[in-house]
Amino acid sequence: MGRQPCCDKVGLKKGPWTAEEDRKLMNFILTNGQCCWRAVPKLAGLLRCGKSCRLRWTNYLRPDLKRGLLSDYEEKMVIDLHSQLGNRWSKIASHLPGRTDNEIKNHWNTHIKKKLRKMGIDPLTHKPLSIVEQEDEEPVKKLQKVQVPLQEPVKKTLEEPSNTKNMLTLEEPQDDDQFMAMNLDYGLEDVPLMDPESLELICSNSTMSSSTSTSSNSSNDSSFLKDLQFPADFEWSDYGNSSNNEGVDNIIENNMMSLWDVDDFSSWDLLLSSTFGLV
DNA sequence: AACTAGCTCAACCGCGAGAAG
DNA sequence: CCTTCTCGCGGTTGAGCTAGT
Repeated sequence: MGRQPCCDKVGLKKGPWTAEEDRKLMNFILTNGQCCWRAVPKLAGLLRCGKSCRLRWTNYLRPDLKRGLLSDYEEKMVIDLHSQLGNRWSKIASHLPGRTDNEIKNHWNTHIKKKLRKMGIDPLTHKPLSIVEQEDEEPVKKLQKVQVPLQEPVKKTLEEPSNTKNMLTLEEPQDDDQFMAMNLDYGLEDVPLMDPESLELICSNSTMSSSTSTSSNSSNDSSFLKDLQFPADFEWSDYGNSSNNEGVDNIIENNMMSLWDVDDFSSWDLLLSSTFGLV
């Protein structure tokens, strides 16, 4: 007969987390690792539901998280990925180490959207606004779907190879307007994205510097992290390759913090040309 | 100084997919 | 095979902050 409900919502605390709750959750995960979220609040002595604990951990407490504003380079990555994936924030986040889907989603809605509109680009379609407006005025043209086999190199970069979806679906217009016509309709597994090795290569070839915005903007609420001592048997299997007994600062610094702080992309030209074909 | 409007982002909500019983 | 649950995701909300008047 199924399982027990994840949490009976009676008597559970909601709203902002206190430093004490953070400490309890952090200590519990660091000691026991991530297991069954349903059991976490009970075992950690928290009056929260498992879902809330998971969210707090993934969006705020995880030691590999980068804090602060997204760098220019990260922003460009987000835009590029969004043009291919749409609002699949978790997929986008998986290509930006140390960033969460929530963070990227918020940044998109509050910063990038405006920025793109200001530049005359529709954040939804990634097309120039003038064209989007034209499209809105014209009656919607029916698009006819055709299937095109993926090129080999593209297939190799697929993040989650699928047996059934090795085809890119193109929407072919019924008129002659090439630009408006080509509307790539990627399947979730079909997007040709960089693999981690390629990303590493890019990072290692780029000028690395620790950005002031990412490394020093940590929230005061999480300052206790710096005092946390990691248990001797704790393994960072999911968060990097650091050896045991390292403090939070070292782990974050050695593995993640500066990975994406690439300062040598000062203009948007590269992005514009690669993503939108502009400039 | 007081009020208001706009902005930011942490947290919640509801849903779907897949797993478990 | 069906029901129930867990997990993860994307959309939305609202408290707190800031800038403008």
